[in-house]
Amino acid sequence: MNLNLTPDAGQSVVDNPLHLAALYRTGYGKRWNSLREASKQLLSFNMRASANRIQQAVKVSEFPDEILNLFRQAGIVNRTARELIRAKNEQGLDRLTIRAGTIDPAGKSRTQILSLLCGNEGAGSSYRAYTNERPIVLNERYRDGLRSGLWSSTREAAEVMGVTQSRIAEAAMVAALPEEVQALFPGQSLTSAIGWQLVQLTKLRGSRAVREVAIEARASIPRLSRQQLMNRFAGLKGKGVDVKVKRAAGRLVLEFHCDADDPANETRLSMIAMWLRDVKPNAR
DNA sequence: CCTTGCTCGCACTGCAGTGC
DNA sequence: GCACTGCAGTGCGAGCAAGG
Repeated sequence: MNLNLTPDAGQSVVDNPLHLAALYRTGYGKRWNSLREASKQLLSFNMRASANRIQQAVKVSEFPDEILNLFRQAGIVNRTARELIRAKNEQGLDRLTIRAGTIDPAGKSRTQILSLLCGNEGAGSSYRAYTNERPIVLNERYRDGLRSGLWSSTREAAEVMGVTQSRIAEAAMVAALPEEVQALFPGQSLTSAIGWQLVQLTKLRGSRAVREVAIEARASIPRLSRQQLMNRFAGLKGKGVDVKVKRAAGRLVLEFHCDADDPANETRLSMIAMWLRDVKPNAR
């Protein structure tokens, strides 16, 4: 495994304990000689993985194939690694390996497989699927199904896809954001939460305005952080400024947090308040 | 170095409300 | 009836920190 990774690819590596363990072994003795060193070095590749997390990844990667193969489809995340280590400590690896041989992983989530492997009673009874599917991907699936005639409405799609109708509707709204805005959130970084905030801000400011902000932000060097981007969309450029969109008592609330000691902030906020009073939000 | 309790952000559900 | 919207509640996943 080479270490020439893009930021997005690097993030997917550290999210998978088995990949992370392989990466750690690859660099051991060359780029680092301890878990702490590895953690520091990986950060320079834009991969956040604490020494603690690497250590758990290495441990779980040493589990027998009988156990690891159970998660081939469902995948292993860092929490899974932690729970596997706990189960091993409490019950012993032999017992887990024997139990692994009796489990059919087909169609089961990692949570369900883990519960069965650990011998927890009632596994899956309160199961809830967490697909972590980003809104753009979800919307693509929905559109594909529409085109191929798998379903003809969001209700039918929700039943077949195993998600709620509201998620599909929300994903469609996020996918309808201007291309320039979406392009600022490459890979899997456009989450439901961010997407929802962007949808609200677009309603507030209009798609033309947010498109202009997006084009300007894209040209910005150094690249803006996620929070800085959201601040730009909300109309703020200053440092130490935090902006959030919330729902409260049936209303949308735009929440600003900034340094009260900076007199320029008061002027900025007054101007924004004046501007907002003149804005007529688009009907939903 | 290893393990684990705690905390927080986010993804997701379920359901009620609204409009066409 | 259907699509869409709004929101409270629940649980997952990850980071931090402390103790062994």
